[in-house]
Amino acid sequence: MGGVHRRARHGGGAGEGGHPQGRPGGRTGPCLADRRAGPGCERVRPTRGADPPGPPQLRSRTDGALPSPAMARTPVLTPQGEDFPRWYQDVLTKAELAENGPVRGTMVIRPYADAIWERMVAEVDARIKATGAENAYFRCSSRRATCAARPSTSRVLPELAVVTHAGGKELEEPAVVRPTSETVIGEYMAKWVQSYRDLPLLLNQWANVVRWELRPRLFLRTSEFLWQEGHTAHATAGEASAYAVRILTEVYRDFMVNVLAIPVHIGVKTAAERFAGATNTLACEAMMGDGKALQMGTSHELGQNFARVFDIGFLDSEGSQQLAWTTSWGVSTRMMGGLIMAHGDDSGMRVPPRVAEVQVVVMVVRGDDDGAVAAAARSIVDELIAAGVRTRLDDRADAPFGRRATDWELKGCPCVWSWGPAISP
RNA sequence: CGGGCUGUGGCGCAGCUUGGUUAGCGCGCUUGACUGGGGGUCAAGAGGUCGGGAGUUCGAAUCUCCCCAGCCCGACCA
Repeated sequence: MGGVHRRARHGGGAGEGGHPQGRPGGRTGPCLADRRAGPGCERVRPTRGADPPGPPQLRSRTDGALPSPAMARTPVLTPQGEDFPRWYQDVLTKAELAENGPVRGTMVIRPYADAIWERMVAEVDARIKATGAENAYFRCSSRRATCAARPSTSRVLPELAVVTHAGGKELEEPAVVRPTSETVIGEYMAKWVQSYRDLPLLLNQWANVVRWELRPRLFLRTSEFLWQEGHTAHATAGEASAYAVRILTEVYRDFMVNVLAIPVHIGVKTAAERFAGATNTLACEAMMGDGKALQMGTSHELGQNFARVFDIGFLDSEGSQQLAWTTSWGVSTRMMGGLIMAHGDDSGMRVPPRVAEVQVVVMVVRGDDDGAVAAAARSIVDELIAAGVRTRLDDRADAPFGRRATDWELKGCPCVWSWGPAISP
């Protein structure tokens, strides 16, 4: 019985369990590169011109058939159709992506996943800047009084983390660790916006935020996570609305579709689902491997609600005082969870080439006496790197081939290229 | 905040009902050999205050009480 509990430990929380749904069609291609080709990854086949120098008998595995197609592959992960939440947890662990921290709901992002996250950040950041927004950084704590001033709610929010002690004594006024920064940035917007000439004010910040979620799940809902939050102020409702839509389509959807290779649906949240204080909330929803949708990013029109509370006002060209119209929008490390669940299958994660830290792995299948195979493999690695392909050589001689092949498959490397001495038919 | 349950090497577990030699097993880890075309085989090893405290007892992982932490269901969820 203990086992049952243990197994379920990281399993799906409410609304996230079950719905077994197998994925159609296994990979049956005879070619390793094809078989692990991820989303948006074209088949990589060596051509004549790409043939590395070396003895003529050397052959890429991608050109031949596996010697034993019927070879049984022992499952490494819990199959998705059996228990999707557990499959997810298995992938996180075995692909060395992330693990739980000692404090409830906290997360440690391991290097392989962090490298992917960094590339996601770079892609999103470039798109944000292309809309004219600038990056800034604001403090991570705010005064409780400020937080309480938040529109539309004055109740105690249980997900807030509050700092009560610092400097060796109890604070007179406890500090709230930001769950989002509308209130903090609102104060500065009020100072920085005086004239219609100061608008639009387009700010973005990359930061961590803390929300003491009751049902944490790695990447999808953690107590602390990394994200980007944009905050803008505009002169008119129309401008604000248009900008919120622009962010959602030109930044978020474009990134998700063209970089992450995840189709998204843009939806409008109902009044009940809206961000508190928003007049309209738009979201990118993506379909996961278990047939459920995941909210991958949101963009809010805040009307004049926040401007009213924080007094973000300006003089227009006619000389009369006006209230600004604001927006806020964000995407987070949740996208990593979405990436895993949208593309992953029973063999592991699958990383789109544009965010893959390792795009191609050249595996030396087996050692050879004269070192010709290893030399040829190194040569092709050099060639690929010179061509701008992020390539890694896997020549670990002390690990069995199967172990290494499975490792890379779990990690979802877009292309695995195996090299070894030619074998007679 | 209600209801249920669990804490034993890095991870996952057995042992507890009925107290009794040196607390076991799988995975992982270390070393060596044989291997190597999808988590290979064999051998030898390292690693544990049994969540914490108190109590009962000749003797506690095991029984009793208190505390702590975590998990599941519900509620909640920017």
